[in-house]
Amino acid sequence: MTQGDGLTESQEDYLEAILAILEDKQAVRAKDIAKRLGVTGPSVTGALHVLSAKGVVNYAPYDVITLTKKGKRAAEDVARRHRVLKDFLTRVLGVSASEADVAACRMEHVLSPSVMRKIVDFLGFVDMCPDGGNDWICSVLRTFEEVEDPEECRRCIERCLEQHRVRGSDPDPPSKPSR
Amino acid sequence: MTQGDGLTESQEDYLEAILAILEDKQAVRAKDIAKRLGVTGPSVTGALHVLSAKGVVNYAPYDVITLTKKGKRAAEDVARRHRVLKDFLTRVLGVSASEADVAACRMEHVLSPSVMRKIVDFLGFVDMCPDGGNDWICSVLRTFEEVEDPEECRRCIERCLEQHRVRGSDPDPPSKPSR
DNA sequence: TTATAATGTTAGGCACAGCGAATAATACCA
DNA sequence: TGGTATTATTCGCTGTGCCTAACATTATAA
Repeated sequence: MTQGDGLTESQEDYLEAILAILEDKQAVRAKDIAKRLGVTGPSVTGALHVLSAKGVVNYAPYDVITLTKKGKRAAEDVARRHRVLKDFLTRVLGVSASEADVAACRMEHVLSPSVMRKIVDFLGFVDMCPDGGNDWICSVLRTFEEVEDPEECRRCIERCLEQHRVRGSDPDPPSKPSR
Repeated sequence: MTQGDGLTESQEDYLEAILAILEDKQAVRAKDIAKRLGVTGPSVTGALHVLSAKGVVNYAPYDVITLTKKGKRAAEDVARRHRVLKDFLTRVLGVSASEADVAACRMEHVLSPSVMRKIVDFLGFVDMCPDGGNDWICSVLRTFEEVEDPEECRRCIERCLEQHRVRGSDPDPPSKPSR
């Protein structure tokens, strides 16, 4: 058996790339995909054949490249995971944006839905913090390098806790940050 | 070029398995490796050939399997990453032990040293919390499911902050939890 | 409109990582 | 010691995913 339905990591990357390209150009050229993924033309053609066979990409030689409905859903899911992970890496762990992108790109393929959900939950908590969008717990990690104002940090968490307590009985499941 | 020096993900898995087996049996049999990794015998033999060529495993047909000094170092590094990630997943994100193991096994191959360091730092912070070993911020995530005692949670973080403030100027780099 | 540049595809090949079947070596027991 | 069971290896094959070189198509500009 070859691997019936699911997409391989590489295939998810192709879908993600196609979606991303669609987001700022109207058409997708094989060349763009190749550039974005750092592969050569033939690799793209090969992947498109497979993706087409899997029903996620509309493809015919020399024709325009589009995502099927199913493909769009899959691509958006990958992109969502990528965003969440990048968010988590930068905002919670204090990883730089560029490094977070690289890491998210790798992690997005290996984390189970349930672990992803935990991360989303965690971000939901962080978002309750008034300043969560920028710096959570004064970027906890930097603490270990140079703390400028631990006192402010402390106040920040206290505000956070206040919120937490207020919303404690909120029946809503963790809502995705709007971003 | 084939991939001169570094180890592939699969190869890291083999080293990790060998190390783990060595930790509770004195000898390593190909069969054990196969079982642990869920592969067949021939796959193990093949991998051992490659690992031997890379100078991380001492191997000759039908002979005992051991790690070279270099191989031991590499294996221990993988194992360390695994432990850190599992720790992080369970203690910070509240992932179950078994799921954390699976996820750590995948993540351990894809995170850069610098991201790993951020995670270690984060755990260092968590460890400052008196009850960090068990439940960090009352397992923040469960918060969203059922909070039993938000007030205790609040006190817990406050104690944590106190510690944080006290040690704020501590020059030590984050020390690994003893575990 | 036709030559040339840009783009895309096919063909053939390589490395990795696994598999099953057949075979070889070792271990153990009668 | 000889025979059987266990364990390990080799052989040949598969699938994925990439590559280069050669070729085909489409687009552009003279």
